[in-house]
Amino acid sequence: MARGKIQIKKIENSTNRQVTYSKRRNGLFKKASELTVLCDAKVSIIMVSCTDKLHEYISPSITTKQFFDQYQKASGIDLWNSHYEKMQEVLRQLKDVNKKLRTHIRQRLGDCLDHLGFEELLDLEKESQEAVYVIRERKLKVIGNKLETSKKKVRSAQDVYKKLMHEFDIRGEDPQFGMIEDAGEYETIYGYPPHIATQRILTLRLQPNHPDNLHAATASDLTTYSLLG
Amino acid sequence: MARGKIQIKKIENSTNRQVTYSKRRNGLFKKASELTVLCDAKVSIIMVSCTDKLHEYISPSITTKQFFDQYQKASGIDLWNSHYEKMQEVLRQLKDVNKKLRTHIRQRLGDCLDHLGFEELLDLEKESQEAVYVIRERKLKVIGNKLETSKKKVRSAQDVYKKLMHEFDIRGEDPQFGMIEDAGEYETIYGYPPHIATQRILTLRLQPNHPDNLHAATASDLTTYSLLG
DNA sequence: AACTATTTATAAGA
DNA sequence: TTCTTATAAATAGTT
Repeated sequence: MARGKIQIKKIENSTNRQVTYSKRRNGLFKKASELTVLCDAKVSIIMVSCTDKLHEYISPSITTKQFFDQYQKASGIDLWNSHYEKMQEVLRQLKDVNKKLRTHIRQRLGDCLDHLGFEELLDLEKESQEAVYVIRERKLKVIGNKLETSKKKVRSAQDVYKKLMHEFDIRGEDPQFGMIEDAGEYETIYGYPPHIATQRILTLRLQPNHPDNLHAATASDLTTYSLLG
Repeated sequence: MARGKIQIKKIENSTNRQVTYSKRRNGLFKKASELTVLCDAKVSIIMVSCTDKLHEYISPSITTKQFFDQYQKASGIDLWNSHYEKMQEVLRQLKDVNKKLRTHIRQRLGDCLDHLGFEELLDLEKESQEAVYVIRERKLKVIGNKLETSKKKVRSAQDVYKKLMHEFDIRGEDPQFGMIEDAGEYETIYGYPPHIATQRILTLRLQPNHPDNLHAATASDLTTYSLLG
């Protein structure tokens, strides 16, 4: 536009392009600010150069966010609305599904049965009863497992006890201790019931008895560690 | 900038302002498009006039939405994210609730019981069994209602029958007909079983017997209408 | 970045 | 609104 007309097409020389970009950008921003003042308008210019640098002009008295909101409101143009509406649709559907699920649950709990037909009622009863059976079966299985575990624990505790008794017998052969017929004496001597007192003596030779919820075994462990530690 | 320099301040004459806005807007957009081409840049201009009209220039090869996305990314300024994230949070919560409801239902159906504790299992069994009772009760009530309805229908049909018989007795006193001991003759005469044949004769005096699902009553109605019509 | 010959934009009037 | 046109402003090419 000066010193010769130019064609409006991409400037191939990179430096030239950069310079022109800078000059014209300033020109554009100046025009925008003049327009803002002269016509009491609001202008937002956002530019991204081919080197991905971002420049912005925004009329004073407004933020880009405000501008954006206003733009949306005035234009009704689909900016984030496409996203937004999709989300709202998904939201609506989810709420719907949710409601149905709740109704379903309520019906299974025995509420809101009034609007069910006879056939539906029959099906629901059948399903629910079957569910009860399944649950009961599972419960019995769990009880069975608990029993099995308990048995093992008892057996394991018995084993420990037997070992202890065996050790005790060996000690009993030691003339230093002599044979003790009445376990009650230990209670007096050590201040513990006989079987725990026994453990306190003997666990020095035994490995801790891992991991177990039975009270006796736990007591044994604790005692063991306090002695070994 | 022509025919005299102007001060850059708000144009007070409304018409002038409008005209200048229009002219300069075109100028700005033209400059923007030249910049787009010359420098391979991307430009977005959004303008709002003092009369709240909105105009927009956007470089080809990009949408305003993409522009705002890019702007947001580059500037770190939150344009619509606050909205967006709120919705996503709601969405997440809904999905979560949904999932829990589904699990709930599955457990009530007897699936996925493996991770339930013993106490939970007991509660579930109890609840489910109670639900079955409620459902069964409801079912029985519905059956009861059906029975009651049926009874009424039967009773109503019987009433109709009695009335018919009564009418028949009156007719029987009429010498024109004479007493008929063997109902079988009617069958021969009219081609209908006796009670329906009787109805065909007598419904001329009876109101139609509304509305009823029993077969006899229905047949009666149909017959009535065909005779009356 | 500064200069400046030219082109472009545009204010005012029609 | 659009056209015209005198003039202000912008800017391409140069330094």
